[in-house]
Amino acid sequence: MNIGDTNKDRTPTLADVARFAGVSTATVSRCLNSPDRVIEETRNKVLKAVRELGYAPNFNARALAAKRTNTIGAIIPTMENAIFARGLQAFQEELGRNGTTLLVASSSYQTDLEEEQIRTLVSRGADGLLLIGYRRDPKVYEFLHRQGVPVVAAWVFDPDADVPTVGFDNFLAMKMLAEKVISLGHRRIATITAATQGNDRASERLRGILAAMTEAGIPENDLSIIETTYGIDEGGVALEKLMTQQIRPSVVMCGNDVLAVGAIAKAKELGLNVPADLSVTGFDDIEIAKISSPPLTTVHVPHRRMGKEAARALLNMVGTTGGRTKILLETTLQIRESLAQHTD
Amino acid sequence: MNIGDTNKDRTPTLADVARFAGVSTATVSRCLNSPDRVIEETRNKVLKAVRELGYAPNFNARALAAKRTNTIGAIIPTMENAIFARGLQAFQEELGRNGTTLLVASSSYQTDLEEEQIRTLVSRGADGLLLIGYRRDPKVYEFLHRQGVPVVAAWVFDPDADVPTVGFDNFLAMKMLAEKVISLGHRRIATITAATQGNDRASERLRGILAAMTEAGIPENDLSIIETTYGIDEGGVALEKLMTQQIRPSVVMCGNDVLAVGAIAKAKELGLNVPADLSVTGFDDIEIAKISSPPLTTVHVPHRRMGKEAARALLNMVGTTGGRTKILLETTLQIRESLAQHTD
DNA sequence: ACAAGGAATGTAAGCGCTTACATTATCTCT
DNA sequence: AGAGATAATGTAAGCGCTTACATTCCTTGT
Repeated sequence: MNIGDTNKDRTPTLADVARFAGVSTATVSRCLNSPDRVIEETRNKVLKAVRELGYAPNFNARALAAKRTNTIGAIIPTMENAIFARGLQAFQEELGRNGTTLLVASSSYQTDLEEEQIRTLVSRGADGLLLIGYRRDPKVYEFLHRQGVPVVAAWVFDPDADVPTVGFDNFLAMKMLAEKVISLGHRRIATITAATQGNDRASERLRGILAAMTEAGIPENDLSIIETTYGIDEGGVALEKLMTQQIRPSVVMCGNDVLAVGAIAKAKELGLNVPADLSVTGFDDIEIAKISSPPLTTVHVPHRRMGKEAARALLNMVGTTGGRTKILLETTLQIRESLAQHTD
Repeated sequence: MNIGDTNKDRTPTLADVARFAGVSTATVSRCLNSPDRVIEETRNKVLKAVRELGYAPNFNARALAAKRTNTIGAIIPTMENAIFARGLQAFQEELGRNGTTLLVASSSYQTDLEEEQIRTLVSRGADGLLLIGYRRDPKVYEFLHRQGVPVVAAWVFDPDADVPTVGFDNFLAMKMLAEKVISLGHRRIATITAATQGNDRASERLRGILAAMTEAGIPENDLSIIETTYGIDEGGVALEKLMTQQIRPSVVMCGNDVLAVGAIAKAKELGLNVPADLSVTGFDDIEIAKISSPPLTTVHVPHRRMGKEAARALLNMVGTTGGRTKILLETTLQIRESLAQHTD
């Protein structure tokens, strides 16, 4: 297999197409990338050759030569549930409209894994990166900056951040919900949250609850906190733990809808009536919030808009130095039946 | 910016590392790819240079030179719901164990988009591809074969397929469920399914229902069929349509759990008692099946095992010609409360 | 009819890496 | 101690593409 394989069976290259069409490789390249810089007759000849040979350009070679991939990477904490799905979908759609491809990786909420993914995406030549949340090792941003890869942090809003953020105020959003909860007479509050370590969304939300409590004169220590990984089952397990404590909460505020739905399911399993015996709240307002029974009181996040704005911001930054876009989106309380007045 | 920029500011390359460490580029490359082929002293020198310079290899250049990316692509119909999440997670984990990266794309259940994604993934240099379902334009498989990219079709089992399949018998699984349904006295059956056009999983499942009906002496025409896209809301809309028909079904068999959960929610909204007034079944047994109220009777699919086996099959095939693995996994009936005896 | 200018195409130098092959250093055995 | 084998490293030829620059071809104006 050395002499006979002049041309046979190998997947066709740009050069093959050029030879077949009787033009130079430069012309073929131009046909594919800026068709208007080539006269129609030639173009047809080339396109015919492309078809005939079943030619497919080698992306890696192209990226190497052009130093641009038209690809943007996104690293989300998880694909296992729908929290990021809608936002990412919108993100992708907006990129698509600009001829840019999306590369997704998921970090399983692990900092080190995320850093690895960042390196991977960068070395794959991503023209830009979407990250969830802002707080992370400054070295990460340094690295990205050195590599000249623009970043947008989404799902958070931070006017002081070094990179553009597109998101909402997690602290305020949760605080508003907590105020509502407290105004309904609840005093024994518990929360089920994702690990707050290295997760600014989670920790900001937690802060929101505490702030509302403080303002209402409820000691911060009264808040029972359970940290757990995201997941329906995990929400159930956490709730069970909460309900075996000395002082049982009258309301459980969950860090997201997935945990909340799990908590409700478990509560019912334990013979509790939601919301008569126990109120439950969520965060995000994803689809399951509506179909949960009882339907979930939660914070509505404009996922689609966030995804779209993030894409725009990123697209603007490609090839640019820096960029200071900060976009603050509004969240709204979505009151449904899982939260009720508390009466002792 | 022409004379001064000998070295400044550019992101470091292999050659920079080599120069810095005082060795050849080949040695640096070997340090990174097969460390044992290089003596420790040299290796340390090189690794130090790598660290010092903050060197990150250029993936595209590597792929171009090595003709191998250690990357496997997967194209799933949707990321919007959890149907594929668990399987894909397991797939990814197994790949990870082999130092292979996963690239995911989603086709939104559109054939043409899927074909585009296949081309993209191939031209990105994927060493192999995971596809959902087997039935598609033969040209696709021809293309893949010509490019020398191995494929595995998952979520289906087809002993006659030209490519390895790792999955279960959609027909039989649904037929068993339908038999159970019929044995409970149901005669007026309806189904909410994904578009069967170009979707072998959906059409096989539909065939399963019809086969069970025929065997039980129920005319096939009695089956009300609604095709819709996957989604909770869509399931609800479909159910509403079903319940305004002349003859109302006593059971709605849904093509998957997402549709089923949506149907249940809508049924309750319409004042129907599930399962007393209407039974509902799903398919997949994903998390929401359990927490639905009432909990969903469905077909349990061993998603994790499927993902893992698919990864193994694919890994085995990389660099090989063909491969004939066929793996049939068992599904089981997961009986819960959304399905009840029918009494007129 | 011819020069000037622009449009279309060609030439060839990389992009940053891997790897076959050549070279040099090191070890083993008699 | 020296030959021969083996290990470590170096040299340099690509991988398949893009693009600056050179060349050729066609307009257009006078």
